[in-house]
Amino acid sequence: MRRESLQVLLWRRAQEPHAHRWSLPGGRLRDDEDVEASIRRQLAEKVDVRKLAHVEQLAVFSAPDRVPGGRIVASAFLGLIPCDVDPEVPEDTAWYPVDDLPDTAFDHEAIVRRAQGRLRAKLSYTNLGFALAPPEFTISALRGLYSAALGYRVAATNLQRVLSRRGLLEPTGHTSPPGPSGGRPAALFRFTGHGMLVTDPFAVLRPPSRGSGGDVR
Amino acid sequence: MRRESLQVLLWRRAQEPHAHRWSLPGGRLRDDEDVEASIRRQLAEKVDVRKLAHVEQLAVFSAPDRVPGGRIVASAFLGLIPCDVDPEVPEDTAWYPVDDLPDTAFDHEAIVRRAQGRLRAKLSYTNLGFALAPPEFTISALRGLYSAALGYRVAATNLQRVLSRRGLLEPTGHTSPPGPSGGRPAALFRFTGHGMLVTDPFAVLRPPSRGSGGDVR
DNA sequence: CCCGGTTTTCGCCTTATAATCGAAAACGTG
DNA sequence: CACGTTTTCGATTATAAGGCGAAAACCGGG
Repeated sequence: MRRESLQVLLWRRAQEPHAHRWSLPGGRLRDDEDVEASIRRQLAEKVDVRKLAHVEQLAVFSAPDRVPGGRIVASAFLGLIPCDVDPEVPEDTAWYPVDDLPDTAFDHEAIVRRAQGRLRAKLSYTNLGFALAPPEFTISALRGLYSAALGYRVAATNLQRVLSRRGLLEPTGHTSPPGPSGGRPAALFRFTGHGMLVTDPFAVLRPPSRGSGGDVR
Repeated sequence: MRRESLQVLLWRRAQEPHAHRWSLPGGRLRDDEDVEASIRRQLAEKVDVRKLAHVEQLAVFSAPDRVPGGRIVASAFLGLIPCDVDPEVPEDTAWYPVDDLPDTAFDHEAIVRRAQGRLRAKLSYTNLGFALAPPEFTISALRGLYSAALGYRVAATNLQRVLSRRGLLEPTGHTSPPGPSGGRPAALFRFTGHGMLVTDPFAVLRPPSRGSGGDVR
């Protein structure tokens, strides 16, 4: 999240194929690392990895002709950085809004689309928001963040209650000073769960409540 | 689904490493195919691929030591076969209940666990059930299928209405003859959507209804 | 120091969807 | 033709999400 829009880190390729075009950070897998260790290592050369709040596998992209002149299979990841950090990036990299990408190398635009879809889906049924939010935030700030990432406006009132009913939100007790034009000072909140991804406290088609237990047929 | 339990096709390895142990079907990726084409080709040697109702990427397993004596990265898939087909399988393969696996080669048990979790999650918020169900089925049969796959009992009444409200279920007009002990004949249903996966008609934190449109901040 | 403007917060109400319960329908059997 | 069985359906309850407006808490300016 930069300047209220969802952005992605791109890197200008130096070598052929697709030299000078924008591509996602990445590189070859070494023999002594798994794919997640590899992407963290690749990323470390571009940006401070300690800023990464969340990393998860996305999908494998393996069309035989996705990279001209050689068979390359890509294992794509989704990685998130909180909106309050502004990492230094090298000269040959830049942030681009996901909705306004430049010409990208290979199938990297498709990968970004897939990542965007995954983020949208998980924002609404997990606590993945913690990976984009700062340690403390106001409900308004969180609303702006969710709105930008989801692509539609969400109501602050509802957002607060949905998240707190699920036990994902917790008031810190502090308040944020009001803006230049006045207004009531906003209470500060944080995500519970210590930065862990709370996967599914959710299930449509739930197990029966008054469980008579026993067999499952 | 075989004999009212969720089962997985395993293949007894002929060669080292891990010779004679049970493993998931698979093999090496060729230069002219993507990973999905590859798994379909590998599977064609074991079972009639036309029986496959659904195939989706699961995850990459890439720990450096997951296969002794050589670096192998696995792209795992989830594939589903309707419960009414009983495919012929070769001598060296067998079906095992996912909850009662034999000793498996490599990390294949972890892969099965991951697949089971994915199936459970998607059953409740997509129409993935069509991939396990026969073309026509009674609500009771569908209930048994869901119960076995989810691991807990679901109510037939509720299942029917949840699925039909989402527009996933459709009566065929036919009825099934009652069982040996009598009872009212059951109406037959089918899934709508022609075997396509209806992904997310679902989103907690929805877009506003009476959209005032406009900006998204 | 009062007053309008601004932003946040909170309670109440409406809507949407899922779960539960029980009665009625439709069948075989003795 | 009564009885047990299984399915089906309507009515009711429970739970969660969305909407709205009033009150709270701050600013700045007359």
